Amino acid sequence: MNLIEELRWRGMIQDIMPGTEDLLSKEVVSGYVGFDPTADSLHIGSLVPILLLVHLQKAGHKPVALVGGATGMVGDPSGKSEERNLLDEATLRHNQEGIKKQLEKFLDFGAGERSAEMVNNYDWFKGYSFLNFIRDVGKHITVNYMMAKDSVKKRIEGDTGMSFTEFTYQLVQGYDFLWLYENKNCKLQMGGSDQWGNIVTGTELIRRKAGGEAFAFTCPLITKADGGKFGKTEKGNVWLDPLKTSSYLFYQFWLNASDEDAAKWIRIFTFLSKDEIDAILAAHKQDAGKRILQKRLAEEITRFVHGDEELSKAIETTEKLFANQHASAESLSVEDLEGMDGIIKSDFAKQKIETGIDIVSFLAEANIFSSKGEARKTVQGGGISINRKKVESEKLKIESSLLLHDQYILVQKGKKNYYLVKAV
RNA sequence: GGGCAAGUAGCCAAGUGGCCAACGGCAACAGACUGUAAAUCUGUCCUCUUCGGAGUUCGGUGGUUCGAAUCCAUCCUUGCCCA
Repeated sequence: MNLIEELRWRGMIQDIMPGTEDLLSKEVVSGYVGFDPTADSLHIGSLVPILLLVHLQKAGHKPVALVGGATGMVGDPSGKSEERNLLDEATLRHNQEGIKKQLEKFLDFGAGERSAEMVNNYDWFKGYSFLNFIRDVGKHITVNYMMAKDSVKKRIEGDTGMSFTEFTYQLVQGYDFLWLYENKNCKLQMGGSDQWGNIVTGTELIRRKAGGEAFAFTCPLITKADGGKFGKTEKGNVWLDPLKTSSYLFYQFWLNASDEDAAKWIRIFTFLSKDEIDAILAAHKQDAGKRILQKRLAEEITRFVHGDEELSKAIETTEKLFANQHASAESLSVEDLEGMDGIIKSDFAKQKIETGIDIVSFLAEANIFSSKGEARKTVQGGGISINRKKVESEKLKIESSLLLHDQYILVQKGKKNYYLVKAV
């Protein structure tokens, strides 16, 4: 199975330029994806472009990761209804470094002619004067052409308008492709389907200015069946950086996928073969309650992103917390409690517990809630459990008798959010 | 520079002198049901609260009024039209 066929059955191809498949079968191709340096870590939304590069390299080609230091300063209007905030140079630099470190984990940078490479478009834009740019590049693309792009059309027809800066974005990105084509012999660009317009401007520029031919394909944007945003949880973005999103929470994110989403995602986010996936789907259908599908999905991706060790910790914690939901909290050993990686831990003055403190103040002071009012509302709504027992009354007092092993209190907010409070 | 329209909570959006912390929808969080699913139903959803309330909001600023998101002035931002 060639690369395109492979990506196709995985559901990773949205648009593709004619001839792309031919090119890939003829020679070793350099292909690139752009990453936006809007934060110092990538999040799981960027996982798809990363995977495109990984697949490309596996298929014997050369992946190029472009960090958009220059484009990040402009702001892509694609898919956005409003003008984006601009980032300053120092922030961008900082973010680029973080992103670079992460990409290094997924791509092979020492594979001879197929070695991955990382470039930053700031490097070729910083010395490029505005006049030279509009002369050399702007000449080749008409405004009519640029205005026909969906991302531009939407904004022009909408009622927020669009600044010249944003309008220029597609040219700037298009030039990236041209530069890579001319300097790195890069003939392929990949990306999310929202990038299609920008990508095509690039191939057009290559055709008109360099008289060359370049190719591209895009991957559908990842969605959730219920229409929610992919990659968001109550705690915000799911990051690839374990300091921002612990491996436990990362694992949990995938484990919580709905059946429908998980079936789609396992093809996209894992490297399992078609046969393996079919078998998993069949097994899952037989007994959906076992969540075979979600478990495998979470396992594969967590391993890919965080490694085996972090994965087993995440699974271990998950099992302790969820496998035996009705087991009493007392059955957890000190090691179990202390060893649970990823749940939020905090310290609390033991003396206050010995005196006895009401549940609402306790939750607020242990920083599980930011205010007493919020804590009270959740308790009233039945959303809090202490040591696995639902708190029935907001009058409950937290006192020594509730301490596990004489020093811990296990707090649950809802079913899935665990906190371990240690009395010191 | 001139004319017209608009700016309301995370988003969309109602409200055009008191009954407004502001209808409704989405998103989010929690509960029931379940499989740590989906769908459905319920509650919460500006901030704090001793749950009685208290405080700060409707682009900014100043004003009219007993009382303003609502009226007036001015400024800012955006869109459309004209120059």
